[in-house]
Order: sequence, then structure tokens, then C-alpha cells
Amino acid sequence: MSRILIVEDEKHLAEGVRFNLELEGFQVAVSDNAEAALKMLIDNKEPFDVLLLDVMLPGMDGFTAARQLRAGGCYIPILMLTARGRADDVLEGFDAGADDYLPKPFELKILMARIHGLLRRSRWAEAATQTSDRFEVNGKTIDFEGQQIIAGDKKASLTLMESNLLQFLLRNEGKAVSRKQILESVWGVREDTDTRAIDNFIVRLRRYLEDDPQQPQHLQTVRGVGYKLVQKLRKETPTE
Amino acid sequence: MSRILIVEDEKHLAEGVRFNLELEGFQVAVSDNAEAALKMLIDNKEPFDVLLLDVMLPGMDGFTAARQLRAGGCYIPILMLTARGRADDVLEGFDAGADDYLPKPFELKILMARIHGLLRRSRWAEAATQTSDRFEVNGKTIDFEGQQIIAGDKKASLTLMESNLLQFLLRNEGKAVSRKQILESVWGVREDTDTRAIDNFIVRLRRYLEDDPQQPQHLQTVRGVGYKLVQKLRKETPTE
DNA sequence: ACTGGGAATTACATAACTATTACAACGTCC
DNA sequence: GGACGTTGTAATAGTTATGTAATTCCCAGT
Repeated sequence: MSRILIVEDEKHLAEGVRFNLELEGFQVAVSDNAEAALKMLIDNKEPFDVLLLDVMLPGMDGFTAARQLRAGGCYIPILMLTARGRADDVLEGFDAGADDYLPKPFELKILMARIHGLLRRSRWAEAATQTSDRFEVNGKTIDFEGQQIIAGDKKASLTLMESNLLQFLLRNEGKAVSRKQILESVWGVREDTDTRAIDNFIVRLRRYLEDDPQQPQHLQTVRGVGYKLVQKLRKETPTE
Repeated sequence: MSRILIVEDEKHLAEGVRFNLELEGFQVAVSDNAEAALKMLIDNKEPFDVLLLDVMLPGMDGFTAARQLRAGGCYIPILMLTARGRADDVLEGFDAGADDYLPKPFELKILMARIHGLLRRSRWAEAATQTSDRFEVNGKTIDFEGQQIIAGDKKASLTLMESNLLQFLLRNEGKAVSRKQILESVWGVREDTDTRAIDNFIVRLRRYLEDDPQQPQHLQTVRGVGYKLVQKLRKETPTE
């Protein structure tokens, strides 16, 4: 669960917010001065996910604290809280490196929404780093970002067209797609050209994917129509 | 330079904002309805860095648009603009996936500050993906601080562009990156210029990194796409 | 109903083509 | 003078065309 650090010198406000955050399952720490908070964040022993930072503090003020954090290479999301709501304050807050700014008094629901917003953004950012669109066919992993098929410890790199065609087939998994559709979607060709290019690529893809390319189980041909990629083997009943 | 998409049906407001954003050097596109905007964003032909989204729009409203974007896997930072300032609206905005919320009428300076805030957060998130600035490839240590490659007891200093390109490739390790991506991210060029500058730098990087530059094992070319940096040494473990 | 010939379709190998890439050499600009 | 970009040319990998074998399907003829 996410951890939140509150830097606020008004005890009762801090505790109220802490109570409500804890109700929502957050881990909360409270500090009443910026210096101690900076130390906690820079030590990074207890990593926090969001910083609620009051502007008016005894000693170092919130703007300065934010600036020092950023200067020190700490990019934790900062939600600034302040009694003052003038435009210049907001501007200075952003300039100091705040991500969001909430004038006091605030509604609790709004605070919660904004905290959740910041956390969500962090999650997205994190997810973006490991967003790999990978597929599995016949125990082999198809990695389009790396343009390769990974089978166990062996890797085979795909060419551009192989990759494009396979992508199209995977998008239409389970459906039979006609040669015409393939030509239009993968090659961007509209006229009916008598070409056996597709067949050739199918052959090559089968060699990557099938255990026995002669007896394709996954990349099946649909005579008179085109091809069909299926993930699971459906039991065929030839005895009838 | 960053690109901003404005979705706003009030023409004069949209143009006013556009004018000011362009003054600050942003590339700006304006759409007067959510449907067209969604298409632009999902096509992703012209990637945008921030979305300014009005809530009250003809046809699909801003909340719905935001929800559809997030559902569609688009995590662009959204700054919602609305004439209404009631708490519930703010809450619905956040719930829909907005990152920030600005009630109209707003001060231009505030808008600018918030846009810059969102962009800054994106940059930080991107920077955070590179955990360290010391990497290993093929037994050679790449030290970006000192702009050099250390191979055993030999050191070779990297030029600026060599370093930038290598950094980009390392950040996308295992992924095939297109020449266009490289041009945009490393050179900051957006138009398709027919240049072979990249090839040349690849050749030079290969001389640093590969045992046999003719047979690149780590800095592979992906014909028709671009290049791919792989750490061959690491075992592929799909267990996560 | 069974069978075999022929047409249509698909499989796959090989050849031909061509866009892309490798890389050296030359300019250019600080 | 070093760093960077451009241009020229050779090499090459990827794609398409072509040829032929294999297969499926249809339907007449027995």
C-alpha cells in the first residue's frame, strides 16, 4: 500500500488528514517541519509515494523544501497545501517543483481525489517502463517490441513483414482471414494482385511456430478463404 | 519541443490559448470535438505530450473522452478545463483519469504553470527509467558521467552524440527502435530527413562495443525498422 | 457409392530484384 | 582539429516473382 508523508505544523489538521488517509489504507507519516522531512526523503530508508507539503511552516517553508528536494534528485510527487490561494503562490509552488496545489480550506474528498490522481500517474509511469506487448503461441513467446520469437532459450528474430503479418493474424486470432484482407491490412494493397507472397510468409511463420510445419496446428489454412491462427488445439473428431 | 492538443469548442478561447502556447514554443493542435481528438490520439501518428480537454463539448463530453482514452491504453497527461467548478465535477474529472483540473475562467499564467508542471512530471518519469548512469554491455562499462567506455584497462572517450545515441539505445534495451524514433529522441528532429548520420554513429558504436563489428551481437540492425541493443549475456527468464 | 481425372488451390524452393544498410571519404562549422 | 553531417558506392538482407510439386475438391463415369 502506498506511503504518504505529511509535512504540516498544525497538529489537529495533520492528524485529521492522517486519520482519513489511514482509513483508506495508506501508510502515513507526519512531520511538523521541513528539515526533518527532507532528511527522511533523502535518506530514502522509508520510501514514500506522495508528499503532502504545507507551505507555511516554522523554519524552512514549503517552497524551499520542494526546491531542495528536486535539486537533490528526489522526484516524489508533491501536493502542496496552503492557506494562501493567490495566483502568485500557485505559480511559485509549481516553479518550486510541486505537482499539484490545493488551497486551504479544502474538502477532504478533493484531497483524496488528488492524492489518488498523483498515485495513479506514478503507476502509469511505472507501467509504461515495462509495457511489453507479448503473446504466446504454442509455448513460444512473440515479442513484437524486440521483433523476435522466443522459444525456450532460443531466439529467432522476425523480419518486418513476418512481424506485420503475424501481428495481423494475432489480432484476428481464431478468425479466418482472407488473402484480400491480409493484402489490404498488412501490405496496404487494394488491387487483386495474383501473388503468392502471403503463402511464402505463412510457410516461414509456420516454421517459427509449429512443431511440425507440415501439420500446422496453430496457423491453419482455410481453403478458398485464407488462413486462421488458433491458440489452443481444438479436439478434432475425424471418426464420425 | 512539446506538442499539445487542445479540445475546445469555443473557437476564440482555443485560439487564444493556442497563440500563447505557440509563443512559448509549443506545437499546438486544436480540435473542436472529442471524437476527432480521440482518433488523433489513438492513431498516435502525431504523438502529443499534453491534452487540454474541455468538459463541455458538443457530442462526447470531456469526462467520457478521458475515460475512453484511459481504457484504450493512452496515458497522456490530461488537463481538464471546465466552466463548472463544483466539487463533484472535480471529482468526476479525476475519476475519469484527468491529471489536473482547471476551472474557467483561468489565468493564463496558471494554465501555463500547470502545463509546464505536467510536462516536467513526464520528463522526470522518463528520466527515472534509467536507473543508473553506468551500464555494462559485452563486458564493457559505459560511464555516461565521464562519457567513456571502459573495456578492461582501456578507456575510450565518447563524443556527445555517440553518448546520446548509446544512452537512448540502452534505455530501450531489447526493443527495436526506428530511425524516426532515434531522430526525434536523440537529434530532436521531427521531419523525415533522409540522413545516414545514424548509420555512421552505429558503426562507430559497434567499434566500441562489439568484438567483431562485422558480426554485431549486441547492437543489431533490424532491417526496415532501425536498430536494437541486446544484452546477449543475460538469460531470458519469462518468470516474473 | 466408389474411383480417378482434372481443375483449383496451396506448399515450398529457388531465383531475381531492390531498398536498405555499412562504411569510407569528404565537407563544414565551431 | 575534433565533432558532426553528407555523399558515394559496395554489400546485403528482405521481399517479391516464378516455377513446380503437393493437396484438396468436384464431378463425371462406371
